[in-house]
Amino acid sequence: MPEDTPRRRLDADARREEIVRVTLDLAAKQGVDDVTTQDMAQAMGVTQGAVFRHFPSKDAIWLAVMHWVRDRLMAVLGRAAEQGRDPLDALARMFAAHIDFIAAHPAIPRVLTSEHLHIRNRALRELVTEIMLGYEARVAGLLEAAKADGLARADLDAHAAATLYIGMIQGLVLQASLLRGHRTLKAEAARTFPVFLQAVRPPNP
Amino acid sequence: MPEDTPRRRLDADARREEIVRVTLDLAAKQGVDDVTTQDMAQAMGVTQGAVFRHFPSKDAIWLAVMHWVRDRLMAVLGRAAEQGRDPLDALARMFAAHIDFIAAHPAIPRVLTSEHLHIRNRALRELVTEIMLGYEARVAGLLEAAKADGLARADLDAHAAATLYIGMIQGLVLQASLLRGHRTLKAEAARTFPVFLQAVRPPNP
DNA sequence: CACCTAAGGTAGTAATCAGTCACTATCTAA
DNA sequence: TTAGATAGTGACTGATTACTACCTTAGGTG
Repeated sequence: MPEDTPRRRLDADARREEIVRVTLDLAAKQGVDDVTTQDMAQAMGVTQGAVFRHFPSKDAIWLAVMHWVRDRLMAVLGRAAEQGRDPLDALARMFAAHIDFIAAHPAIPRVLTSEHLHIRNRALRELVTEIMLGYEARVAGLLEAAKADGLARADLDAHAAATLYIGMIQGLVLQASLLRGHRTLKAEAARTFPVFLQAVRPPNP
Repeated sequence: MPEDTPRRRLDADARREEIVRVTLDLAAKQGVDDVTTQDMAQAMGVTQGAVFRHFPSKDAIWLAVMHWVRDRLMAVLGRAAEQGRDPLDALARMFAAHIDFIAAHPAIPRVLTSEHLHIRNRALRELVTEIMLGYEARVAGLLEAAKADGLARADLDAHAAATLYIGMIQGLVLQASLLRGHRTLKAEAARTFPVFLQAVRPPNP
């Protein structure tokens, strides 16, 4: 058989995975809310109707994308955190891993925060809420552990600090996307995280 | 003539203002990216075609909305800041004023961060960038002034801290919108700002 | 009152989109 | 080899959308 012939037919599982992949790619290129099923099909080299053999609706595609994001993100964050020597080191590694993950998949924060997707699709909004609350709880847990170890100020409001942490990432993403080119996500992130740490660290060295 | 007949005809200036107003209202109710010109017309009690007598395109409407947002927001922030007794007090008042403003006009942060609006409409994106950079410069300026007064740590990276400040607001908005009802914007804001302040304050009281 | 300007109404258009369906091509297993 | 299963095609639909052209009428001015 000829080896260079591109395989068109994929089994349903592989095709579903590819749809999720190209959807994220297209979202990064042209914006989350401007990805059409026609775009997806074209990016895969099939016709538009074929997309609906594998998903019953476009909402279902976004839900699958969100599951993919949750699974990957949580795995990346977990792996980074468990290499930390202490809770604050774990937090720093988690932050760096998250920034790297976003740099590799720029559409992810947009998918998580796109109100257009949340509004009618309740399942999607609940999944986002689960991701956010889980993330916040993880950060707050690390901060509580840091308090117990004397690495964080005793009077720190861990919940509020976790909110600040998540907002920091959002702010960095927005800046990087508006000032594309002028400021890089990684450089700004490296400057901003130490400021956040100052809010956490105890007053007496 | 019957008195209960609502006045329909408005002069062009008043109609343009009303279009901006209802557009922001509708964006808060049904999402920025789901406001149609038909919705706007219906909210004003006119037909859809009438909208295009006052704006040449929908993009032009969003641009007018963004100008409205910039003018109002800057006025609110400026008024709040100039009442501060010192730079950090000014920052705290500015933050509180911003949170109040968002609570009164929930669509505003969504309009500022909607990528769907930024993507093709370059003028809009540039206006958002101007607002963001201006805001960041204002915050950084207050922080530099605080450093000069000994109210902030001498080694503070004012630019990075301003990024953190803006991210804090974004994070609070996202939380409030996802957990609508469970957490209120003002309460969470009141808890989170003191944590941010700890990142700024000098180590020795 | 008569006239004119500008705001609004009516009734479209072309484009785009998600989703459908009957049919075909390709793969696999007996 | 053949029969069933399934991935993909192509043509379509109905709904929605921003935007337009032409007409009507309100309302102020001389």
